Amino acid sequence: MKTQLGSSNIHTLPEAGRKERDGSGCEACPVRETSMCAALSDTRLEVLDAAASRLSFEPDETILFESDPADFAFNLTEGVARVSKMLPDGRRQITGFLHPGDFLGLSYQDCYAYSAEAVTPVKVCRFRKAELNRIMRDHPDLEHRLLSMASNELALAHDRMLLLGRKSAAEKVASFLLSLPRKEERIDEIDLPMTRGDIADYLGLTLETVSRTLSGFVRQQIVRNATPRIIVVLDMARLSALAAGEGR
Amino acid sequence: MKTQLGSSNIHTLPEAGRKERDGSGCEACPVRETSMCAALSDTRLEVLDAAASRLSFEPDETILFESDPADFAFNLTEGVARVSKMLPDGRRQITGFLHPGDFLGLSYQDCYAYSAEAVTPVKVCRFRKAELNRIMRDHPDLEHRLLSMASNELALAHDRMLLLGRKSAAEKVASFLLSLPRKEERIDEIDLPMTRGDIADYLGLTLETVSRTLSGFVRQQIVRNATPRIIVVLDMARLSALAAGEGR
DNA sequence: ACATGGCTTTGATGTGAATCAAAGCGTGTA
DNA sequence: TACACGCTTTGATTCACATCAAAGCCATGT
Repeated sequence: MKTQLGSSNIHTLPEAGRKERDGSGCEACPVRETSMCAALSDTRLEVLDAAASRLSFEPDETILFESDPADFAFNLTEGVARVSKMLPDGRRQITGFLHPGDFLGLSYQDCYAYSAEAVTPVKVCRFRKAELNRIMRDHPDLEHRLLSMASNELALAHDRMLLLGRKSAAEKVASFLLSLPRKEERIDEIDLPMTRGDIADYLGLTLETVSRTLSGFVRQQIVRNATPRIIVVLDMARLSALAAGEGR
Repeated sequence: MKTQLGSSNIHTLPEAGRKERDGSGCEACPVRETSMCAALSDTRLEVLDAAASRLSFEPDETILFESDPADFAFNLTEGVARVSKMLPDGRRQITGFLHPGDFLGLSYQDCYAYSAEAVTPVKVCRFRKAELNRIMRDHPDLEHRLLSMASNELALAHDRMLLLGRKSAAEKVASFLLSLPRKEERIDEIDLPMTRGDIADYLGLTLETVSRTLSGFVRQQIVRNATPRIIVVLDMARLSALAAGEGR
């Protein structure tokens, strides 16, 4: 809302995200099996490996900026990022939170149609689009993988439209909580690395409504607040029903 | 809302859309240059041609139904269709209106995640997914084309999220009017083949609000009503500003 | 220990759009 | 010509969520 124009370009210059050369190839990559890279065998992966720059971003740093030339695509390997679009008067819609393995920057337009910023410390693999396209031509498996990832994203986007257009505040918050990745060991613990304001801009609400709705869930014993950032689910059935729109 | 479960299956059986065999191959297809088919040369197109069934649907007939097995993909060649998702209690979100050249049914899931119905009389090319996948393997250009179409759709989906989450009723209706295809000869005439209820379910509003908002535009001389179905734009600048969120 | 600043929670009030209700308006049909 | 049915428009009222405002609650640094 303030960093919109002034500081946009510096963030997308190569210097912004600090480069890392610490032996971080694809072998030990945490998203080797879940990102687009899963389409390629170890030997073929070397081509991608050679094309990738590894970058890091601190919280709130801009990874890419709406209306900047769309020269790069990214693969998120660590951390959480938010993708957002703005209206001229500053209203913001977060169109997605990215987690490790997610792809960013697909699009055949000249300029990015959205911005992306780090929520937590983030690491990415960055590719020049031109190069990525060349690699795809040689490796149709990769293109196939990206198409299937894109079609999954499209399905999620449709779910999000249903949420934004037709769900109540409580249903939105419940859906959001359940959409976040959880650790298998602690399947009832939900980590909210983003602020209430971020959540609000994702759900088409205000931060006060998000906070009040969460307080309501606590009062109804649906969840418990370990800290403002960690939510523990107490009544998964009720939460799921709410998310599905079977609440009231 | 009523036809939801009962009549779902019959609509997706081959009989539902009447088959047409009237010499309608790809040569004279109105969307030859705009749909996914544009990726293939005339000679290579024969493979697609052979794999396609041509079907017709009357207004309100179901083209495909949420939760039915996703065996087919479609290419819309004529008419307008709506794609929608429902909540268990009947609330509906229309996630898109399809126009000639649009592709329907991309997705690597077992079941459709949404329904699609004809708004006007519709013609489609229907493909078995398995067959389409085989053709894509032989013709990477086709897969590339689909990826680029999917990424465009994804960009539109993000715009729609901004609209649903952050725009006012007036801004939503203005955006909607300008998103509809117009004829070059009559660039200020907008055809609304769908009902106010459909528009409302697309914009996350009620039909009364849509109607009132349009009446407001008429009162402000932004548009004129030729018929309830045909809207004439009188002040394009004002309408565009509203759509962009520079309204008030 | 104590300020500082950012985030979150809670409270009081306001409002845009939803809901409830009733006319208009056209088109097709008897 | 008249009736009926489906869609649209308009009006009165309500309500869910936004807005405005003020504490609370940690962290962090001094």
